[in-house]
Formats: sequence, structure tokens, C-alpha cells
Amino acid sequence: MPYAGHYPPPPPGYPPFYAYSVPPDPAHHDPNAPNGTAPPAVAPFYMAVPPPPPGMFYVLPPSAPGYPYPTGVPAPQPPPKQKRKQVKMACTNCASACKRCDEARPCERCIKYGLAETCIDGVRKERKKGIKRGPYKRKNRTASGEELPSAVEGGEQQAAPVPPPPPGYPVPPEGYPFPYMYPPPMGYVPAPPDAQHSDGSPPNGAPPQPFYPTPALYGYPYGAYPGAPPMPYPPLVPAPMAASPNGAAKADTSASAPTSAATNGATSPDASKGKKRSRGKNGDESSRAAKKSKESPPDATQQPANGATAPATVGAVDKEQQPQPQSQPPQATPAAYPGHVETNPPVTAFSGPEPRPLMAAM
DNA sequence: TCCGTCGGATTCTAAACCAA
DNA sequence: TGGTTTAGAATCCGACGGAC
Repeated sequence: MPYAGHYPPPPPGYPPFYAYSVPPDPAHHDPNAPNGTAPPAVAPFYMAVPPPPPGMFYVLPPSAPGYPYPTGVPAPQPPPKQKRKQVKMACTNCASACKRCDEARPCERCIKYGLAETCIDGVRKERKKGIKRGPYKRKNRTASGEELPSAVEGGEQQAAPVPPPPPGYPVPPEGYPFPYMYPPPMGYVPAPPDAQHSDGSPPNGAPPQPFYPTPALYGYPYGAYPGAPPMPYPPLVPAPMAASPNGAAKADTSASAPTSAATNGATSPDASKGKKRSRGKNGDESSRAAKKSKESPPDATQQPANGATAPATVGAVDKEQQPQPQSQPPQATPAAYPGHVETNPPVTAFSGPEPRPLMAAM
């Protein structure tokens, strides 16, 4: 089932959370379920979020745990990343090249590059002794030995960063769950309506009439789980095309800065790896020296901090402190709101005026 | 396209800490 | 004393630039 056009895709590894093209008819619930009984709340029901009003976008926290699953329903974990296995000791050639080595001698890489004769184990440096530490922080564990991350480090779970609303829109009340709606970012061109586009768009290809939220729309989660009280559809407030370009642009810049990785679709935690590097010759030399200095005698490495500001550090700083361009060119492609992802022509499925719990059993 | 280079994330592991 | 935690040290992923 493709996503509705206004929906951002779920995080990697999550199943589609928008399961029905038409809200399921309660009269046709699971025939296996006992008469008149709702499925148990522990069943894999997902919170379904109806399409936002035309012209609106849901804003999702980039790091929202479990979204879009309601509280109490464990979200399926993406397949765990395979742990990298290291060899006990890389050969000197691989170590200097920062390349994968293996246990064999000569190792595969040395054979490949004709370095078999020089493929020898390096010497592991002895660990320094007598280093004092601060008091231990005991990890909170369950009876089965599993860690409880929330109980660590003060026990407070970090709230997901809340994107600032555009100018003129109230900040969602503290604690309000995602998603909530914002007007589209500057430059957004709604997908052309088609026969399946049941969001009220004019059929002649004109862009949909935008709607803007009342404060009541913020943070309105359409909780959908068995036993949940029915929720009224929030009122839609039509507004003029007042999406002031300036205002939108401001919102664009302010909102995109901290979460640009997410907005680029790089929602993976490895997004930081995508950064570019400059490779100045000086930096190379100095960092190389710094790396080599690791192998220097302990006396050299145990110099106090003031002595540690070696050229390597300076070079690194130089590279890092490249001046950023002061003025940013206007963004043609809008990716202003975390979680907002442009999608292909929409298949807006929710057509009813009332939200219905959309459920998907796995 | 291949290869060298290298920043930094990830992993390993030994020393320090701590409870029993 | 043995298990746990911490952090130093090593590995190597992945991106880049240069050579061919």
C-alpha cells in the first residue's frame, strides 16, 4: 500500500502504518474475534494518522521512538546492525592503511598487494596503569539482565526535539505528542490532484486550497487502538494563501538547521558519516604525525595538555574552522520540517470527514 | 576504476572499581 | 574474589582525491 501523498515515510524498518485505503468498517471487523469484543490492546495495532488537511504537513520528531505506535505498543525494532568483528591484531600494513585485516599471515590484503613478506603482527601498546576514575554509575538492570536505558543517567528520557512552528503559529503545548501539523514549507508545490486525490483538491489541476491549523490542531494525535475513545475530527480552518513567503522562509531556515539530516531523508543514525571532508595537505601531514605519535614512547604521550596542542591539533582546527558562507542561497527544494519528505503523486486514501482508527495486524 | 589516505565510529580489552 | 564499569587503544568503514 503506497503512502498517502502527505505522509512522510515511516522510519526504516517500520512497516507501513497506513494500512487501509478506506477506513475499516467496524461492522466488518475480524471474523475470528469473539462477538462484540475488541481485539486485545496488546495486539499489533498501529496508530494510524489520517492525512492532514490539504496543504498541511505532519511534523514528526526525527528521533521519535516508536512512532507511529501508540504508547504501550512496542514498535518493531529494525534489524539489528551486525556488529563489526575485529581481528585481534592487524598486520602492520593493514594497520597503517586502516584497512581490514584477517588472522592469516600473510593476510589477504597483503597477498593482494604483494606485501606478503612484510605482513607481520604489530605490537600492541601496553595500557597505562594507575589511571584514576570517577565513581561508578551502576547500570539499572532487569532480572533477566537487560539494561533499562531510561534508568541510566538520571533516568529521564530525552524528549524528541520539537521543531519550532512557523512564525505566527503557536508552539505546541509541552508534552504534546507528535505528530502535529504545520503549513507546507516555502516553495512546496502540492502534487497535482487526480481522480484518486480525494483531499478536496480542485479537479482541474489547480493546487489544493491550503488550510491552516488552529492551535487546537497542534499535537492532535488520532489515537487508534482498541478501546480508545472516539476522537472528533479537529475543525479545519480555511485561510487565505497567507503562507507569507517571508514567514515561510524564516520557518524554513530556523526549522531545518538542527535537523537537516532528517529532512534530507538521511534518517539513519549514520547520517553524520555523510559529511564531507577537506583534505588539505597540511592537515594530512599533521594528522599523520598525530597518528604516528600514538606509537611514540609513553613519555611523549604523557605530556600535559599544554604540550599536547601539537601541530596535528592545530591543523585539525584549521580544517574545521573553514568559514561558513554567511548568506545561504534560497532553498528551491523545501525540506524545512523534520519528517517532511516530498513524496510522489499522492494516493490520499482517507476521504471521510471523521477520523477512524486504522488498524493493521501483522 | 583502482588505490592510498585518513577522520572518526566502532570494537576490544585491561585496569579500576565495587559488592558480596 | 569475581563481576562490572570505564576508558585507553586498536581496528577498519567509508568518503575523498590522485593516478592511471
